[in-house]
Amino acid sequence: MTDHSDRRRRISIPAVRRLSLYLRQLEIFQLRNRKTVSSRQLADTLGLTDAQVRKDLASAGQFGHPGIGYRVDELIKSLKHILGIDRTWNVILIGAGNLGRALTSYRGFLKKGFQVVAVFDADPGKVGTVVGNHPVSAMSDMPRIVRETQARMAILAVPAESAQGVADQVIAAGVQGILNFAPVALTVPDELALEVVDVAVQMEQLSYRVTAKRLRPASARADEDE
Amino acid sequence: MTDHSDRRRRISIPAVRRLSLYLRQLEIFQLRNRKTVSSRQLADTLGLTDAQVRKDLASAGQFGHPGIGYRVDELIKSLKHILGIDRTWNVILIGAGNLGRALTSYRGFLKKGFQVVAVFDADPGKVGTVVGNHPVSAMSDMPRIVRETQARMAILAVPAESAQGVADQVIAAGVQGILNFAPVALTVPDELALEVVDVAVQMEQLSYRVTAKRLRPASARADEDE
DNA sequence: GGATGTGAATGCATTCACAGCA
DNA sequence: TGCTGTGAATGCATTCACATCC
Repeated sequence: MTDHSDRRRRISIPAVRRLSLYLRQLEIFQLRNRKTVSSRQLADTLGLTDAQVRKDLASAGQFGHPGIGYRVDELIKSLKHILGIDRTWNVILIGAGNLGRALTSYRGFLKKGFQVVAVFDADPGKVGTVVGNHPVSAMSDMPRIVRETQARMAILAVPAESAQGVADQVIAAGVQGILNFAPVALTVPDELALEVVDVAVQMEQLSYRVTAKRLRPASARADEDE
Repeated sequence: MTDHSDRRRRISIPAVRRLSLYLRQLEIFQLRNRKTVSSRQLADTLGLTDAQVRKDLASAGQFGHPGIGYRVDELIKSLKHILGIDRTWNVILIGAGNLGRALTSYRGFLKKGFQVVAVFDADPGKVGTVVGNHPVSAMSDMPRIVRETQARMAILAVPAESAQGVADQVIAAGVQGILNFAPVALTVPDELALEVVDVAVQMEQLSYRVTAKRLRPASARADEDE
């Protein structure tokens, strides 16, 4: 993997997260027909500092034009390539409950190139029903379907109790990345990419800050704008 | 409210986030009738180091018992108090779309003491329909309903285009914390608590790491286990 | 022995400040 | 002049290592 084709830059983890935010904001600027944007402008809309934006973007490549700023179209293209979303990803979804149904019909996924190609549920009563254009498949069909669709990512929208078992199956089926909505810490192999959403945890964070007016200054709020 | 009784400790932002994870894990241990737990055990299940756990918990108070560990029931109670969830919070939800419907019926909220007390939507066609036991209210009723229910937090499940406008209304109605699901950076006053969920952004993070096998070592994955 | 709490050391991310280029 | 890219400085979070207590 050391080949020189993609000169392997070291982009820090928080920086990669912000690259997604820059991209999101750039697409908004693009919609408004902005041609170029400065680090300062980008920073202001996202609640960051201009130095931060420049550091991040410079760590990902040489995209800026001194005296001009960053060309919107150009930077969008570069960021998409770096994030690996200059293509379509097939994704499977496990859990045909309320959340699962909401996620299959979420337009934002498709707009970003993530396509749900199959839905699974452990409940035999749900297998065969239709969720977001997809017939719900049995868990036992997962290895075959993952192979056929070449899906490399999975979204887990299952109860906490079954999440670890489902994760194990998903990984065994060959998936390399998991977005976990279940409120439980998963044990997964090192080489698997894992992202987590726990809405209850996030409500607790709000509770903490709202309680006793322990509100944080704006400067500290930037990093959570994910 | 309690002035001196709560000596105002300085808990770092990442530490507060992890407190929620400790609590979540402790409740699992409690369900299994564990009476005490060591920093090492807590750390292992969450993919952290034992020193990290001790630092975090010590920064929040003196909860441990040398030679014993932490008493599960005791620590759960303390963490709930610190996070401000030793009570019930009334929450309003804006956006009666797929996601909004899924969230109103999410049991995990109620289990943690967050109760959705009203649902709003800007679409007059949706006003009056029932979503998760609640009749959908018009946006114009928000100030009154927030006052009456004493809701201090809001969940935004609206399209990106309308999110800023909705946020402004929610804030004007007196809400102090917002959980934003819309894929856009909100501009809010410093004193407002803001948490963000952008599932597309998180899929992009998966894409980045799955692409070209740029997978991160396990040690670096801990901080995302939120 | 077993486990916490914590100062000291380390490592990392952010911010500063400025050289350099358009 | 305007704006980027980047070494240097700072600040913060994590890890280490050990004194302390049951």
